[in-house]
Amino acid sequence: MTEKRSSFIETMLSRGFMHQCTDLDALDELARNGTVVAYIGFDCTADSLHVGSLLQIMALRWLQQTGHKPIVLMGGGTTKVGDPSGKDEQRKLLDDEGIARNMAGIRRIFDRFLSFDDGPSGAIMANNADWLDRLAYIPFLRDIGRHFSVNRMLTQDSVKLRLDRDQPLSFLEFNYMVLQAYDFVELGRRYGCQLQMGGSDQWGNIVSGVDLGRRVDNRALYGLTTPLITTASGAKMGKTAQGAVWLNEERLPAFDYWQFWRNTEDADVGRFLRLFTDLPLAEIARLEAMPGSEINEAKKILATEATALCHGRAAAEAAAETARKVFVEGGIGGELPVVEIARDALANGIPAFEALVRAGLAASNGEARRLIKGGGARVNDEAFAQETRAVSLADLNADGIIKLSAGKKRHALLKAV
RNA sequence: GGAGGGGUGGCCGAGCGGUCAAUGGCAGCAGACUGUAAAUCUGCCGACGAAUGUCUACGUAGGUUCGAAUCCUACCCCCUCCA
Repeated sequence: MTEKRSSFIETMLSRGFMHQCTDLDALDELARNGTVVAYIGFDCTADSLHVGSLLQIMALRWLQQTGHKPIVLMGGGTTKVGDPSGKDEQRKLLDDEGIARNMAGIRRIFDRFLSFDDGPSGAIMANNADWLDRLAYIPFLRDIGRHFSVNRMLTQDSVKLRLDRDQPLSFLEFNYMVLQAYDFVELGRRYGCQLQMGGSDQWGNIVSGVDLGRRVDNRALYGLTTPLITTASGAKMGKTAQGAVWLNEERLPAFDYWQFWRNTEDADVGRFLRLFTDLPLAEIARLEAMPGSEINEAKKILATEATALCHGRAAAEAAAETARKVFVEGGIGGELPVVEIARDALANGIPAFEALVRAGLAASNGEARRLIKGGGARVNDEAFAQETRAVSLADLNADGIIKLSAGKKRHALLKAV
């Protein structure tokens, strides 16, 4: 291919989203000559998505930014089946009510990243329960099932892994890939969808859909997968002290989200800027070239840009400002979590370990005690070793606030009321 | 349905009558060094308690025993082979 690539494919390649594609040149051609309708499926196993899905979300975002039409497919139907990919054990089955609740939560996240307008590239939100729930078993088997070879299904990684490890795989889960393949066909019929994207672990399922589309509808479908993102030291991305890095404010405050990105490893800064921000590549090249500790400036930009996409510019700026106050000045910032405590209780003094638990900095009294004994606890930035040290009115600052810290990075404020 | 194997702390995985709140690894938390990085080193890592300590835990329910994660019985779940 000597012709100039479509901006969509060009972006996917240059920003690091491309892992595998069923037919890159043909897809490129398609994107150059018209609007590509593409989808990514998301299961509704929780009421939010976490950074693990962010790459997929950004892929849809770029698709839209380059003039194409994204479909967000909610797995209202497939969630009832459970994807065996990457799971050692069968997932707990969710009921309709739980799935509906989760879908509502996830929907809100996409409002930030995509534009659901009526234009030619306006995003669509679909739910595969709309067609999967109504499938008639025998007709489905005859029309769709006959195109699947069990022999080949058994060689799929998702299935093979379970079998090799002597772990159970129910017939229900075994059907997952059939249903996902059918989703692709159904979206092709309904919306003219020709491309499915997904993580690299979805390759098998995606290819099944491409094959199925050709067989039942004689339609050319394409698949594109994104690489599995790990940190430079090999860890899976998206875990922090508190657990998964969620994308909604209720589960993970914007400040903590900002902190997550701020703590990116040096070696990941450039890659993450390309994947998780909209910054131009030239600018990113400049940032990632920063030597030594100057790279911290690039991390701050990464944090602010990534947070702005997910929580809005204002929240991102506020998080950055709090971080500056807390880490540079060693003071107090507005975005730190605040826990209210009765003035009367403080008058009597409460033990420091209990204060730490109340502030959410320790899960149990024992944990708080250990933290203190280990020298990691501070009241108003003063370290102390006596776990029964009382926190009292005397510790209040002029604004009636006490700053508690567990280590250098975790802080909370107690406010007397 | 039959035969055999197995279910241990967030995960993996030892232990197979007392010295077991249970070896080890991973993950996690804190400290040191730094740059809110990585790597490295150190400490911690069931709950409650100021504490000798108390409680809860080795699939579930009983039992044997001075004493059980360890032995017995029943049940549940998983795996393999046979039908």
